[in-house]
Amino acid sequence: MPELPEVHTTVEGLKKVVIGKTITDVWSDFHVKTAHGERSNIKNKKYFADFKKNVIGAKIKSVERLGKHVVINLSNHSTSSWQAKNSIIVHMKMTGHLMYGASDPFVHLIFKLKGAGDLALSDMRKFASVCITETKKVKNHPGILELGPDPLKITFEEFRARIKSASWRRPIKTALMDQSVIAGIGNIYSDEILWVSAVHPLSRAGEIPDKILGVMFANTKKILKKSIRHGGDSMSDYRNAFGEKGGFQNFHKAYRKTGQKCLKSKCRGIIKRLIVKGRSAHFCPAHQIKF
DNA sequence: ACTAGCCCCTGGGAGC
DNA sequence: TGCTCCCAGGGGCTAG
Repeated sequence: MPELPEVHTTVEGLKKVVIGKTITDVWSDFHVKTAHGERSNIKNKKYFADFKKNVIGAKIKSVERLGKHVVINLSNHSTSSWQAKNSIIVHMKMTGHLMYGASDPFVHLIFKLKGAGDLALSDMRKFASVCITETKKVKNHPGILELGPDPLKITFEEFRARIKSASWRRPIKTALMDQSVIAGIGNIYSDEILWVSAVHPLSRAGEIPDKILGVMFANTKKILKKSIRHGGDSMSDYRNAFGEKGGFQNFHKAYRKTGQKCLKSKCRGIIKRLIVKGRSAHFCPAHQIKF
């Protein structure tokens, strides 16, 4: 599922091929029921009609990542210059991925680009959300306004303060996955970070010693960067901007390894699974310490 | 201030 | 082979 490394990989790929391209048409069959609070996206027919109007004729100026969101900044032609105006905000949720010049049976949104390939959104389970807003309002957009800082840019002091201030008693896995604490970590990376750091997912965030938090901080950056180097994680449906799989699924130590022997050297544990805040947590009860 | 539980969705795996 | 049932989960929401 697209978390920080996957969204990063997608954005870096898109940067190479879509910047400067003009959108000539948009197609979508993404008109399904929308969950509560998700009505303001292209799954709503009326919203899509407005979206289409705003997007056709615009030029892609830049692509960036904010947490797990892909932000595509557009510019519109004015008499004097190309000016940024609107931004498309995509959250790929579970099975979504943006692809350039590639397709698969689950494409539900296509941007036709002038003199170039199509930019398509594939999403088997249709959880993705696509919105448009004025570029200057992106930072205040629901879902982005609440985002905490980026774990790749944060300092240890900030990391420590945010993890501890979230809630004294809340499970560390919950804090790591809370996008308002730190933006970009989901189920795969929280499991992997905690396994490597030897911290039990149910440890109370406020009780983890600073020394251990320091280890977690270093491992967070290390693991996210390692996944980026391998093009993200394709255990599920993730594909990069060119429809290719990433490789980080080959390095999992805990995620979806329930019942398997712990891979830590000399550890004799068996990976267990439990539910934390409605998500499955995979961990080794033998070496991951509960604080 | 928090959590449990439900909702959106559908391919894939297990069991028969 | 093909049916049914269950599972995967990000995040928004409500109820407790």
